[in-house]
Amino acid sequence: MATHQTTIIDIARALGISKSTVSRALTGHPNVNGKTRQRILDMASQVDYQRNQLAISLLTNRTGTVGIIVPEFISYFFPKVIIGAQEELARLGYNVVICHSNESYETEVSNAKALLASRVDGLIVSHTKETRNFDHFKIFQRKGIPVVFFNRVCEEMNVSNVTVDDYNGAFRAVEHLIQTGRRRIAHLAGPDTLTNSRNRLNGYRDALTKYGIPVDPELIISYDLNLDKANIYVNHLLNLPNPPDALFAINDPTALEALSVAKRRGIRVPDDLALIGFSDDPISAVIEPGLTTISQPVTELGQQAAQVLVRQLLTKEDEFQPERIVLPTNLIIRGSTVK
Amino acid sequence: MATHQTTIIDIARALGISKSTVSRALTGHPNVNGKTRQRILDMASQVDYQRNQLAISLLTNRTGTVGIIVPEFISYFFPKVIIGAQEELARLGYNVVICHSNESYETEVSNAKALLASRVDGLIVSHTKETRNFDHFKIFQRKGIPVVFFNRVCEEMNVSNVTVDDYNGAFRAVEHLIQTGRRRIAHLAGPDTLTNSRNRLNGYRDALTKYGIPVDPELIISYDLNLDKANIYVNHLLNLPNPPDALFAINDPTALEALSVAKRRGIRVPDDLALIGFSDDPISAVIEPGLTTISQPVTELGQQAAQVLVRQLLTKEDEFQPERIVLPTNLIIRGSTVK
DNA sequence: CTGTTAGCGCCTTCAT
DNA sequence: ATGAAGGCGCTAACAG
Repeated sequence: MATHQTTIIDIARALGISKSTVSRALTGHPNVNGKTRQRILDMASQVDYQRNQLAISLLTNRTGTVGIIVPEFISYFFPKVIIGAQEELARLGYNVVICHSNESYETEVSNAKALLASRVDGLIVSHTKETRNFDHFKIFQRKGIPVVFFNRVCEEMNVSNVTVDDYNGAFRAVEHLIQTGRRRIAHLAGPDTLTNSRNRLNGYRDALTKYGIPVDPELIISYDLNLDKANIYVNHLLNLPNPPDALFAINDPTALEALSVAKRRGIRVPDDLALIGFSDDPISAVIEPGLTTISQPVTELGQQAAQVLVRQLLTKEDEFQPERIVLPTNLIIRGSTVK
Repeated sequence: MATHQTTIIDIARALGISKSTVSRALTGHPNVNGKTRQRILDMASQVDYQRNQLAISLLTNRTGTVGIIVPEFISYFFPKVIIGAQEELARLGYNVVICHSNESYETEVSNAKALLASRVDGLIVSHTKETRNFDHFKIFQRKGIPVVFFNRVCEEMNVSNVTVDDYNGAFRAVEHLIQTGRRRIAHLAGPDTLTNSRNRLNGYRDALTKYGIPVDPELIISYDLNLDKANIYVNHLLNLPNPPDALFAINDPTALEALSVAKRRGIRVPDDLALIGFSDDPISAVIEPGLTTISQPVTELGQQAAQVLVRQLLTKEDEFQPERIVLPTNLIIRGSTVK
């Protein structure tokens, strides 16, 4: 199917004037005769004229478009971040192109290349759990295209990033478990490729240490976030000779999986096993018992990422200072930890 | 921040050859000396050369990009459709730009204009609940840019669309209620701007009629899908002198809202009130009691929309025949209708 | 106030 | 096998 798009030349010809005048009228340049301008605008709307953004971007070397790469968007988290970022960017006059890496490093690299080819002005990204090599993002930096990481950040690049306080959230989660009488607290952690997994693990460790509870490596399992296999690890923990009386899971879906394993095994929650997640998934509020969790300001995460990026877009390259924004988390206590 | 992108001219100059040769080497044209080609490719990767898609699109009048407009993407539904469409389109060599109209007619119009300006090759769309005027989509048609509607379709345009069998799903939902002994079956419907709302309402009506149950207008409420207000309508129904013994809700979130109202009022589900939703939201499977609902092949919806669009992209304009694809729905029986 | 000209980066004839 | 020239649609000097 071929498309027939009207150009300013078509309009100019139809009106017997030059394309410059048409261009001026259409862009709101003051130096155009009132009547001429009206004739041009009328004709433009009559033929559904729509400026060719490709030509303008080619000329101005600026697309007004920001790319966003996320590893998934089935869970409520990334969609909400995207909406936050998008609303902010729209307000500031930017368009958004969303890419979905599907937790695949290869797809992420190809997303990055495509965004580079389409000449986005900036990039907001949360990388995949497979990503260990960040060369595809470093190209952006080298070309002077601002990159902002969120949620899962890249520590080896000197870029801005926006996160929540994963360390403190985990610390308070574990502290809450200790204060409600738990002593053998297990942690089902995420892969150590992810900064937020590492920070949550550190928060877990430090909370135990603060209260004089030894860190038992047997109670820490790191897994790849493949939810289908979470039950294996939960069962493994529950089968230990000296099983845990509490489990802090890397995220809510994992904790919910643990809850379902416990139910199946007839283990009472919270009596025999306390459960706590991270992220406050909508399901956590409606399930029985409710899941205690750490909530994070999701929409704000997106807004902040957008703002940081735009700030950088408006900064001269040699004045660039990376920003590190950390948003607060909040402990939400529900029935999975206390009666 | 200004970006310095390498061009084929930079490469040509550095190698002391013409840009034509560089272009040929980079696009895989056969008529290039093997050694020259290698030197060019080496240099290109050394300087992180990335072809400027804007220039190519301007030249070829083809962007290889498809726009998708959805009214929201918090619920699991639209993200899953998008993923289905995106995977299919990626497989076929197309990029995707996702726009979020946020159920606002105005935003939708501006999304459409932006996609037109960025010269997308095609459009996949589910319109907002406010949309009554489809002029912004008709422009695409007039310019020969294929449009495919899904989920919420436009009946006044001669375009392809992909939907699920809303009528039959609703019919079977109500039939199930009747067969389990219910007689006063209410319907909390969606706005009549949406084709799927209207089709579900028709399915509801026809099922009642088939079983000789009079359609009582008092039991049909149409609402704007603003979840915050769903409880008002549920309460209104439950306060009727002759209240319903079953409620068929336009979608799962609405049914879950009704469930929570029932719990608050001490109404037993399913004993006093049977509840049934539409869409099989993940929450419906985990809540107590489980929500009976109609499931739909969400990912396939996206895949089909993508396939229909690409088929049309490869068709000559005068041979275009709109396709109407209807995917099957499935009744999922859970505790909200039977013990 | 309006027209002419140049050029953004690339591909594609048309020559050589 | 390579180079030169033209043009996609547009904006921005530069002239008048």
